[in-house]
Amino acid sequence: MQRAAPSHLPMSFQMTTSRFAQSLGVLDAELRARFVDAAAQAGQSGDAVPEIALGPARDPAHGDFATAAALAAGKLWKRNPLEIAQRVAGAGIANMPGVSAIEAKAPGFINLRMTSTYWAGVVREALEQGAAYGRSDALANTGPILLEFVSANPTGPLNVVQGRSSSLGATLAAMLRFAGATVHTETYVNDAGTQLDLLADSVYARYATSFGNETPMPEDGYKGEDIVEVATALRERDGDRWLKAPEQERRSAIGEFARDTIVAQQRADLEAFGVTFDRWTFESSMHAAGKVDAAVDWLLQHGVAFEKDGAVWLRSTEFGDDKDRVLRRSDGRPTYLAPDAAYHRDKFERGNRYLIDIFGPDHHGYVTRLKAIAAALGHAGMLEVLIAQQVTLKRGGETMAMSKRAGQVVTLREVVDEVGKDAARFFFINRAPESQLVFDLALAVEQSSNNPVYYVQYGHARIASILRKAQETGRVALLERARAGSDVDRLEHPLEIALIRRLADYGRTVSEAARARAPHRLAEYARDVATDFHSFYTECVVLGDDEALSSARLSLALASKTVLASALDLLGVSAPERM
RNA sequence: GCGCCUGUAGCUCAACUGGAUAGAGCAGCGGCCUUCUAAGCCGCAGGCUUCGGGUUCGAGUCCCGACGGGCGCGCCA
Repeated sequence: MQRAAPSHLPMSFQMTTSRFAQSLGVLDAELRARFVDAAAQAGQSGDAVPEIALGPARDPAHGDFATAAALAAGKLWKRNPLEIAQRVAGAGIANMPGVSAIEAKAPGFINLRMTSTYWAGVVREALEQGAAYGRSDALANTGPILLEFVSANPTGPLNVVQGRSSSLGATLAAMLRFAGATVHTETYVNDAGTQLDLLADSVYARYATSFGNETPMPEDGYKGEDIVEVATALRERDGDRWLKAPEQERRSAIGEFARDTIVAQQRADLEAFGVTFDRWTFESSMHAAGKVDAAVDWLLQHGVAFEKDGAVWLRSTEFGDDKDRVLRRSDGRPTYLAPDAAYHRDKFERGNRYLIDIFGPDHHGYVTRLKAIAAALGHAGMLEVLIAQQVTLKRGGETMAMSKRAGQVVTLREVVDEVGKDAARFFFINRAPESQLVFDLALAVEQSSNNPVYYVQYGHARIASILRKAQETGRVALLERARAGSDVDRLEHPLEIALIRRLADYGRTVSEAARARAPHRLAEYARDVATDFHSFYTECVVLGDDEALSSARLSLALASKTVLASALDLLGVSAPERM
């Protein structure tokens, strides 16, 4: 990864940087002003001007940047969009730094073409900002966001869907931060209630049986191999002391031990996967602090919960649910929903303005209920739930059936062991979250061009290789000039410009993808950068005889390396120096 | 039965929230290594976006209706 801009750069140099960083904003503002004029002309108020949303032109033949704002305005104002576009473009390129041409095109697009100086500035900006290049404050106004994901039961190893959720959550958090948002990540452990008792009893059955004291598993007990391992560890730690202990004491001690053991393993698996959390919250802690009762009482007091048939119900029908939901059973025990109400209330009370939860596909029926909770707590619309859809594993042609019942769940750990962290992270993130995902293990391990992970990493490694070559052949002065971006004005080859256009779009790509909760677009973008670089590399010799041209191309290679490393970092994939 | 997700090239998926000629990767076919990594590049072929209506200057995208796939609908967690 490139270092950030050295601090010894002269002030004027750094100001140049920010001018380029803001140049799109400048263009956006100028276009907006022209639209306001056009609105007045059409008898509309300035408020009726649509988003300009200047973005890269779809086809380079159209120009470098384009906006469809005139089309939107045409609809809004009931005017001919082309005429609006022509009026806006008719003012020419005055007050539009970096623009060489502006043009209106049917049915109402406005296209901008940029000067070569502008593109040179993009490369210089990337070199100066290094790892910070592409960062923005686009999402800085959202207030603190709490992103909860994985939230596994402490009853066994993490499965592949949780792997997908963790890729999604970790990358989304990184992207949101990159786009200026304040984000805290958190995971929740359901370590209370009947579930934990069942876990304790399952471990006890294995434990007792290992002493020759045949004990049947509970009916819905956890039958996985990992439970045997927990039992073995328990035996190693405590010997046979639990065989004769009273049931209550045994249950809580073994439950705690099992939870700690399994959670530690989950945490280790996640760390090996490059995923960490700012905080782990335990359901048991909500109970212990009295927050579960407090939440239910609060809901009762505020009239959004009521008592009926001896139970306490959430008035969820008032918040879009199709039926009311029980919070506290008639026997006094809370349902699953009550601690979740307490937990989400706690999240808000800790100062978070906006909550995002990522669930697995089996919990989407729970979404309405949870949103009802947020609304009942007085935070309507402040909870967003993303569903990480199902993952189907495939090895070559054969689909692997996964049955939770039979204990045949493929774990995240197994997948990571088989294909590696990088491939797993990339494959999980590579699809839209709401799309079901077919994960081909055979493809993911393949160390060949077929594998998109290697394709991107190879781009990075190739650039590193050029740098090594320059170093080894003693071209130190050249490296200096390249790092300073001294010759970037020499860049003009179509493939050079195509690559720069791509790099220029990095910040917008991250912020838009983060806003849309569509991190897969970043994976796609990384592939596009690699593609543009590989094309450039094949066609344009970097280390040639022309010193200035070599320096210019080396600058572009360095800038590309920076962006590739940055994108891979957000994706949780390593950026190797050689392959 | 009700709700959520989904249906796009042979396969796996995009399409930046209604914009320009629907794009990638695999698989298939044909080219490119005496020069910085061929884990690469260039080209060809492949589509009535499941089907039928509607909304409008414009629909893969929005609305209605079929049909197919996945998941969920407890005082379970």
